[in-house]
Amino acid sequence: YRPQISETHRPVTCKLQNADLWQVFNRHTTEMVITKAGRRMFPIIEAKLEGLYPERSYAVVVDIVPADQYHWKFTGTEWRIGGPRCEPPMPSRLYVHQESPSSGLHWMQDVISFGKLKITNDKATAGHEIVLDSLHKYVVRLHVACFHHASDYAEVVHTCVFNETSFIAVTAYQNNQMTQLKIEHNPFAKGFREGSAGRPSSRR
Amino acid sequence: DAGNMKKRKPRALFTRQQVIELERRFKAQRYVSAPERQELSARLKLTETQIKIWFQNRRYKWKRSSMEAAANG
DNA sequence: TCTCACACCTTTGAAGTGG
DNA sequence: CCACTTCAAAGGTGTGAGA
Repeated sequence: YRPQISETHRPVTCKLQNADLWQVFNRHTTEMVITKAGRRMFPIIEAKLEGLYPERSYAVVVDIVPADQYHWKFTGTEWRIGGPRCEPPMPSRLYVHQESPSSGLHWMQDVISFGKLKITNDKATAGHEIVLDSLHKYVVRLHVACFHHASDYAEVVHTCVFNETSFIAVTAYQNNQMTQLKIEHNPFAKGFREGSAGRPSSRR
Repeated sequence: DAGNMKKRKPRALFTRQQVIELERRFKAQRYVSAPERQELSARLKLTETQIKIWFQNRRYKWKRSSMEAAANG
């Protein structure tokens, strides 16, 4: 494979499609629940890619890396640094999007959704969940890898960090505002919204 | 009790491997010919009608998701 | 801090019906 | 073939108890 001159003038760009929603959560310090069985993230990671070669084959991959060197604690009103990280973090497991490999055209023509990605605190899991440490802060990265001509090997062509997605992994929600945001926006939590049957809402 | 028997649709999902094979085929081509359908039927242990309906449903699902994507953005 | 069973929801998807 | 529907199973929510 020999890159052609035109390829160097074609920048790959990647944007977080639902950045508005992520920013709403980020404003209150996003928390993500991790369980032994694996838990989906909410908000979902939704990305839009541009600048790929329509006919070539790519894989789209996500990993979740530490956002800092600390562990965090909730004081009852806000998140604060609790101290330095005790153990060096495990390198993040790679989550390969289920439609990989696909053509550049396929990836570019609509939003790429990572709705089935799961995160866990079970370091011994054999599944495809990404393993995280509770009470540590992480950020989501997306990688685009291009397959070389009929080879099984792919070269990473682009990496981007979604700063809005930074979150603290928790085993149970700490900030009640965060809980309310999840309930308000996640369809699966509809049963806990005001006026729903399951919710013991304030009665007069 | 015995006279109240309603026909319950027993939901039988295809196995993981069956779906993986069907999806792989769909990714390559959205329509499957009669001979190809026979081959899949034998390999995946599904009836030819099930293969046919699966591709029909899968096409509709694909069309629907791309139409919803066009409605947004 | 963490885990687990609930109740309560949604989504899923093969099969049904008609065109 | 397509268009839509049917309708339980599968499975994702936060809860609140109990470690």
